[in-house]
Amino acid sequence: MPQPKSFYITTTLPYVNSEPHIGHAMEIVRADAIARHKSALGYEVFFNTGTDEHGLKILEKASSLNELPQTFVDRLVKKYTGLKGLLGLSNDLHFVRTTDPEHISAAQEFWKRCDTRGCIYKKQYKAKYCPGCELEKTDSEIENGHCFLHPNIDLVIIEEENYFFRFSIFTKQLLDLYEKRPDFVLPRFRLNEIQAFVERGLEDFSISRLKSKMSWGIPVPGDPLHVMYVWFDALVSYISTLGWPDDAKSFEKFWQNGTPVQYCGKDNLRQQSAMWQAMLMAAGLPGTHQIIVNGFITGEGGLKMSKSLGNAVDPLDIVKEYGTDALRYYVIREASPFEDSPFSPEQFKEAYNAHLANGLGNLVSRIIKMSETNAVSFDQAVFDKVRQSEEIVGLEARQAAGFETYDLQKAANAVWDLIAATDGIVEERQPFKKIKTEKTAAENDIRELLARLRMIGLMLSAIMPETAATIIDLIEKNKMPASPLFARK
RNA sequence: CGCGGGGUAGGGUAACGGUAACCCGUCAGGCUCAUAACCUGAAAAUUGCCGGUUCGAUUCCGGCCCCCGCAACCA
Repeated sequence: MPQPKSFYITTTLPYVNSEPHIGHAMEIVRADAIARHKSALGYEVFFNTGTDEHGLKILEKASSLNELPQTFVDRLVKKYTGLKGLLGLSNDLHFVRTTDPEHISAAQEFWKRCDTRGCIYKKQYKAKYCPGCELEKTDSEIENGHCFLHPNIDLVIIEEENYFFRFSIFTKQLLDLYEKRPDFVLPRFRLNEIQAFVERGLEDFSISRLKSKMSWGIPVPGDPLHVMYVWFDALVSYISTLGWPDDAKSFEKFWQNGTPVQYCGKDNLRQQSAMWQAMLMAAGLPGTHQIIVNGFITGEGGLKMSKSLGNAVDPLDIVKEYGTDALRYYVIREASPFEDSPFSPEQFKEAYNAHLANGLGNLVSRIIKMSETNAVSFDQAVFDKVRQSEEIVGLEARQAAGFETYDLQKAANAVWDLIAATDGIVEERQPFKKIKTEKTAAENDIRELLARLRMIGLMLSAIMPETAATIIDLIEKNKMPASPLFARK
């Protein structure tokens, strides 16, 4: 028997300085759907998510709450581990925290490898410091040589020694990668974007912070005065979760031979498709196979969700009102696979009523009611025949193509096309009426409808696993559900 | 001239060199198995603006306007 093929997929690790919003939920649910689909195809799947827990913002947030950073992140991480149940994620989900001891030692080992290969060096780093804010400012926060908040206070240039990563020497290698692998980043326009960015030339970037100024980070090996810059450590989590460097077998199976896929938001393009790839090159490790870049779910006024704007949507609120699978449905089929998508509670409700209550839920009710009342049960032979029909073969192919290209909307559309066509069959053949005059023909119709319903269940299993299981179970028991699958709201 | 995306019926999206499709909403009809659900049909868009290429442009090219994201610590 051949070894099962392996597959690796990870989300970006959310930064735990605030609570999860629907954008995080979207990314994790999509990765979960892909993971489930690959599993169903027989792959051995490693599905990873986790939390990014170091850095200045967390340190600041914790100290503003008078908490130790570790206490703070231990508290916040529960919001993220809780997503597993809330979003109906696969049981064998791996969850890595960047404060895990295994991750910390992996990040240090990764640093050492980059260092011994000559890709890390120390240099004077000039920072612009605003005495008014008592903070260092980035160029984007500066206008006319002053920070926005204190236009009358002069910035002070402070110098400190930092470690730098030789990003610039990987320009050619990165461009070669983009050239050779046009599907390395999906969608294509994101590949173009990163390619254009790298073509403009790369600058080495700082990968450490003085511990005396920012203590909440992983110690730099061999230098007690510095901790790692949070991105350097966080990206390593994609392989530390596999047990790298100790577990060579797992690394080989899932990273080297598992076509590792990283899901991320559009704001993470550079870190994942350029910085991390260069870091892997520096450490002498194989690169990522593919990076899938989501758009944003935008809030009120088409703006990016953020706490400061107060337009963040908590997935918990949605799940409480509509259920896990309704949320999964929304982020998979209603939100655009690659572009930004607007969100509003009204819109969610509309989509829920139209496609889950009236569409899927109602179809389940009408078919099961007919089969229960007339005691017609599921027939495997009829199912096999239906599944081989041109219509279903075509729909399954469309769904598979959707999954392959990470266009989950397309994958889900195949199911809703089947739902619509099945509603059409009920209307056209009217077995509920025919049963009085042509019993056998009507019974055959109902068997076919049951087969189609089961097919719908099957095609939903990666997208809405709980609902899929319920549908298959209802067919098995041939009994109307006690309450509607998706009650109208 | 920093980079990228977008501007299509009332709202949300799709398509893509050949008379603009889908969902919600609205209106009319049908059906009664079903969650006032389902099916059929209708009204509704000079595809942001200007110019060019073409027999033909929403689609390709150029310019402009507007919105959004990124600009090395927000999925």
